[in-house]
Amino acid sequence: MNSAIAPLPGLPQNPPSMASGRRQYPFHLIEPKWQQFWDVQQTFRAWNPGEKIAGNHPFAQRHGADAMVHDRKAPPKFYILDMFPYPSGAGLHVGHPEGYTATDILARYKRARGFNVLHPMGWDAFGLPAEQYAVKTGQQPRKTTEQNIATFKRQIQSLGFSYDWSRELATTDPDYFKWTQWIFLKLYNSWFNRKTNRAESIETLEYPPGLRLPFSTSDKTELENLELSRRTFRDSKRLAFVKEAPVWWCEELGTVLANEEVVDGKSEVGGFPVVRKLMRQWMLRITAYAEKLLTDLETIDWSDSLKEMQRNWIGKSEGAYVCFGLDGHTKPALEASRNAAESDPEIINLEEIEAFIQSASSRKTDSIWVFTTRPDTLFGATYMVLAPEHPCVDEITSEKQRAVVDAYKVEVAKKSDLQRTDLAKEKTGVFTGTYAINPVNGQRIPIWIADYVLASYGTGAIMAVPAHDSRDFEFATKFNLPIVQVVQPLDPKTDWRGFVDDGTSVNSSGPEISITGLPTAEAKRKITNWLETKQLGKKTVNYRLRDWLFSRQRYWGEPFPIVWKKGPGGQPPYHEALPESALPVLPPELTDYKPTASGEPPLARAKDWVNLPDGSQRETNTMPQWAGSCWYYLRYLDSKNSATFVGKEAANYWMGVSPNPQSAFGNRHSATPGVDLYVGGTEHAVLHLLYARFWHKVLFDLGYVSTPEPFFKLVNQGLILGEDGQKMSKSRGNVVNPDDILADYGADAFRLYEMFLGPLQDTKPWSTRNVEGVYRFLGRVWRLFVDEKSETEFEQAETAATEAQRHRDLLEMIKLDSAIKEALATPAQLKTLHACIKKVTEDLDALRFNTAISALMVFVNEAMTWETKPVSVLRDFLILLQPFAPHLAEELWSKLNSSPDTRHASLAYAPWPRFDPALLVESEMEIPVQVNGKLRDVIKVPANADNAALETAAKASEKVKQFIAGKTIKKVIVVPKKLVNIAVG
RNA sequence: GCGCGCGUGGCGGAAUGGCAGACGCGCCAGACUUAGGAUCUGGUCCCGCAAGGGUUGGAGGUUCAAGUCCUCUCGCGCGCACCA
Repeated sequence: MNSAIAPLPGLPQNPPSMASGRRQYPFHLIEPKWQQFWDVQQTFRAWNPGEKIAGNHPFAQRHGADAMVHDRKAPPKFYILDMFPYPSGAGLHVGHPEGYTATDILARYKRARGFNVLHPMGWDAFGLPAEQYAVKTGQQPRKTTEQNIATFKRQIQSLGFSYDWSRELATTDPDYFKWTQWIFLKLYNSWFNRKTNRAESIETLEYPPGLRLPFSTSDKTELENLELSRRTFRDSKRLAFVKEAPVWWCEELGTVLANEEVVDGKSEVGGFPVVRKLMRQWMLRITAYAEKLLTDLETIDWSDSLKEMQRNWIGKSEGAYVCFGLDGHTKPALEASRNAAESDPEIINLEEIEAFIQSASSRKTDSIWVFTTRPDTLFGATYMVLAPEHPCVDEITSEKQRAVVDAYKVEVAKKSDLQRTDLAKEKTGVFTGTYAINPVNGQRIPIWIADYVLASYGTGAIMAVPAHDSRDFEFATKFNLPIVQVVQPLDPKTDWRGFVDDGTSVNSSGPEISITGLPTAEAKRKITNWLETKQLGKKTVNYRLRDWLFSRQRYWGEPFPIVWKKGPGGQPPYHEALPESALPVLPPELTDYKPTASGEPPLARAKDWVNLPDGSQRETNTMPQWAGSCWYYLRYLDSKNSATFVGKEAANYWMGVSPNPQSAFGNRHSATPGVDLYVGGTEHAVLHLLYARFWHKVLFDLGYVSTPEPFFKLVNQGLILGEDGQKMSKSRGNVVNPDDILADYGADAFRLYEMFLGPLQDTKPWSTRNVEGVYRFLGRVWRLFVDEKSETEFEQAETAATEAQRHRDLLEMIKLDSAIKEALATPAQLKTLHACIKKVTEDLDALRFNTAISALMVFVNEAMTWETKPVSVLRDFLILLQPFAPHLAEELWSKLNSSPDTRHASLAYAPWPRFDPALLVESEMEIPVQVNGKLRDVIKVPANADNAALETAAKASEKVKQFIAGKTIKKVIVVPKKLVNIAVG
């Protein structure tokens, strides 16, 4: 299936195995044997609350068959999750198993530590490639997807991961996306109540006075109009809503894309150009959760850089809206403020301002609103700039300037977004011919338009303060606009021109308000208060985050559970949710997966499917790929539940219950709230991870889940580069195929190598040669346990054996090394073992897999020299080895357990050995001695030597004496049991 | 430009402020071998015969003691980027 590194014709292929000489150990028999064993025995099944466990299951043998029936006895849970893969046609990549191996090691470790471990796997299977393949070949996307899943599953299973496959899911299964659609209905039927600060059922929405029931009229047309207004109002408040808005359209992909899917003016997938287009689309109101998404980052254990990426994406900035009256309009007024008295001033007024700003195009302009984070610099505003697309531009442009302005607008419209945001380019812009009045000092300032002001942020207009904003400074310098200092830097030597930091306000006194002399923070406060009193401004918070564009013009995605009804009396069609009983809404069968000739989504081709008997029509857009991945971690908890998306009991057990539902902190000291460990790539920082948090918070508000955050601890694995240090790609020809590594070295070596490469989070280059290092280590482990002669006989027998005979019977020929005995371990052996237990345990707790493996190597190097190998020591070692190299560990474990009933018991649930510090204590210790910080000697002293004894012994050292002879000892530092440093002068 | 992270042998990488270079790769020598690209043993930062000296991108600083902490600087990676 994987054609990534297919050999060129005419070149010799690598031999299928043993590429580098004799096989270190028979992994080719051991690995399939144990993979089959785990599968048949369901060794890694995770148990839900209330489940009775088969008595012969190793979990029952450790924790009791009724452990999950009685809550009190239930072992602590540990939910360890991988970002599930998109099963592409290219098959598994060496990057996938990096994270999967890390989580598998942790899962096995936690099982040994007595946790009830949930470690599931599934498929994020909707997506473009299968659909594009369908367009080309006509093969159904479902079929392509199933084939790809089969390949991925085979590859993943060949690595011996301890997934609970009974919980496997695919986002493309109707049993799964039924619930994706169901969650969409919840979003559709909810609104965000700013007063309670959470999502609520749409039923709690209060209508404006004129739209409340019952209606007082009985006139049909009037009733229809009232109904329409009521519906329009309600629909505008839903968390899932339809909006005509400028969206990113990608011609190449034939669909619209979310902001998060557009990078540098190109589609994230494929790198195709995107253009702005006005279209009617489904949106999800993620902006309502901007503040929670931001502040709740504090409650979760993610890397700073990842949190920073989310913070940047949410882009909160605090400031104020300020109203600038146009010259000639004597009293610039906030029309909306007329209603202010009867509204909640904190909330409604701001909404009205926003509505007012948005409706700017539909009324006579008398004022322009700007957003600024620096209201304290208002006295330095010497001109204004509107985005060329600002709705007021045409109206305010003077006749004299109209030609210039129109020409500029045309010029800007021709530029691609990439060109527009190119920082290197020089600022451009033109004067509109109109002036505004600065509300603080009555000054007449020119209004310009320029493309350095973005229509999509704030109000699409700015007050320009060239003295204290680098962009305005650049612009003002180019166009000779006045630059007035209003902030004095704290350090008088600093030039105030272009000074953008906090300082002290100067030259900031007007007829009604003065902030001169105030430090920046105070100045902001004072002037904002004044603006609010005068109804010329409003303190506000702005977010860069936009609502989530949620519809795609695709075939291979979840259809919306929505129909469009004909509006009464010539009114436009309106949307309505399908009942839950209509779920899942299956996509129609098609033979042609292209969009229709009129540019409608492919689903529109299925006329029988679209047109319903009552004359209404189905929505033909589909959901984006991110929909399915927004909640899959919840479905794993209860993947077979047909009554609900996840059972309450299962959700509460696996996700944990917050005692204080508003704060994850309250839960810190009990169970971890949410997924205990989530591992995946950093490419999902602002897509999947933001969307999933959003959905989770909605589900939390609506009472369906018990924690406010889904993923408590998250770790990003680093990228694995090609051997040449470049990112792996087909075009470079440096892609490593896991199947090849597996064939040559086996799964255990592959797992070990991926972890030995370096710290999990780091970017690191692949090196097939280094795989041999860990492979040899596993060979040494093998030889530590097995009798050489029996192995030689085994190899001869294997060569002679038929394919059918090459099974576990042959492995039975291999005998234990005769040095392995039921003997008492010596103190030195115990010390070696316990140093290893300590290091491996600590390293696993800190996800330091590479150094844990080196500790295992140190143990083996030492143990190879032992004349007698005590079984007890080797058993503990195998438990330590098991998470890393499970197949080999199981095989050797079964050889150690010679009695017939323990012979075939898995060691997956064998209790992790306890580290005993007493066993590390020696009778003597080696203490480095420094003179002036330089190492001069290492002395041997009794283990119980106190500081005074250390000092005496250090001074007695011949080597040390040479360096202190004839000098004055100024100071002696003794670090207890560690080091002596003698300072001499 | 802003933010975050990182600079250690030939290479991947180890080092709670306390013996720099664990472990592995590679390389060198030896053993066993018909042979080995298998395995085992020893060696392997630099200068020096040695004693000793030097060494964690560079320059300062704090400390009895700095790869580790602080300041500046250079280089690399990632993220954001005209966000008012």
